Amino acid sequence: MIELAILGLLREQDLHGYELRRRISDLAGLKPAVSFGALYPALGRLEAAGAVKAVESATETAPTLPLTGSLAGEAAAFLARRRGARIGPGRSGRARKVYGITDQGEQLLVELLDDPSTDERTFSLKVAFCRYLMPQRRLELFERRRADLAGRLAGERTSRRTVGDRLDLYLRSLREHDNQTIQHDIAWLDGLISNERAALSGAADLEEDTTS
Amino acid sequence: MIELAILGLLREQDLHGYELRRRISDLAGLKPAVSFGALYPALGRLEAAGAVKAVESATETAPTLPLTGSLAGEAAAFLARRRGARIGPGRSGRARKVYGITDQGEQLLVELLDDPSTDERTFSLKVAFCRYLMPQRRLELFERRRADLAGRLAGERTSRRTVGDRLDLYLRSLREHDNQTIQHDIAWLDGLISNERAALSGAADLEEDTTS
DNA sequence: GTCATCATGTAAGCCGTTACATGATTGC
DNA sequence: GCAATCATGTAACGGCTTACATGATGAC
Repeated sequence: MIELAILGLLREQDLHGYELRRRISDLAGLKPAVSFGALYPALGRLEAAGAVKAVESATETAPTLPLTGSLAGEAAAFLARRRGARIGPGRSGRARKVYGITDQGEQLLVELLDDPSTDERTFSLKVAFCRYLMPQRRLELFERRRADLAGRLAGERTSRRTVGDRLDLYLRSLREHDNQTIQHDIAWLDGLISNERAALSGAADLEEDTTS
Repeated sequence: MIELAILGLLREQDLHGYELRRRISDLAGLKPAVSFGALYPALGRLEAAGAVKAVESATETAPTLPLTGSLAGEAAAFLARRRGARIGPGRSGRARKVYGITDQGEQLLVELLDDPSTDERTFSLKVAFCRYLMPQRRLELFERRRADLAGRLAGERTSRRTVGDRLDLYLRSLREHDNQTIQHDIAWLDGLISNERAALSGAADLEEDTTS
């Protein structure tokens, strides 16, 4: 899960651990921010597996620097630039360690995105990086999720009906709200799915045009 | 978390582990069902802490039996009744172990419900059992959650605005959907909150009537 | 000179899952 | 007799959090 986030972010841009943490946190409104105790070991594992590697360039990561977001982020980036330039080669003391993704890492990212383990928390992350999937796989991702939610809705209906009326007020409200949320999610997915289908058939048409 | 679910369910009715598992699973549409490897040790801990205790009565748990829900549940309950009566005293081999909640357990349940640790998954459970809270505490539970969600919404707005336009399509769709979901949650909470306030002021009015 | 922030890491512990072991009962 | 379901437990392992250790830098 954390590997997915790391690879997804590094796929776009080289980053060091501290900055990765911030970006992971505001990726999907992740509440309590992933901890360093999880992040650094994960980076270590990925490096050992050859999915990421430390890159030397302080000048490659920082220069154009496309605005990190929060004010704190801006300040940090500014400082990082100044320090990064100075540290470059021949550093002293504790310095930033900038990671970049490797070809193997890109492959692993796609594998993780493709893996059909239906995990509530992971799905958001997969959507966040699904642009790195082939269109067909992306569509399947959405469809799997849709089926999963639809199934939960169906399960809800059959079970518990016998109790029906004499159910606690709060419990009833909770269930109804859950159902609404799931339906909202399904509607959203339906939008994504039809977009994907349109894109796919559009591509097919193009191909047909080219072929014919 | 699992303790909360156990105590909440036992508060209403004596149950054995296997049945507890089923009920926990369809409490809030919990997806992959809590595992035995978590459930039984948790029951053990709670028993050691004096929050629950094994009850002898096969006749107390089973008799009126207010319809468990799923078809499988019904069948199980039917069988349980038959077997339970037979096993009663002088059982042989592996038998059901029915647990009941103690006064200490009820106290612990309220403490767990009151504990203001803002945990996504736990909140649903707390709502499911919030009827066991004092009205004031229940209101506070809802308000804490509301504030939490509102804060997340605000955080989303300030961050990331600088990037604005040049943001991946899927990421943008995801963010928008998340925001809508949060707003939906907030609206739901607002309903619950105003209900609680009405109930509280209604009770105050009554008291005033009695006092004056 | 002290505090906040940036930055990297390690160790202990929590909470859960998966897999395993055991065994009774019922239906085919 | 064999598979499925009910029923209780243990052991190994996984992934993440908390807390700790270290150290540089800049702001007040």
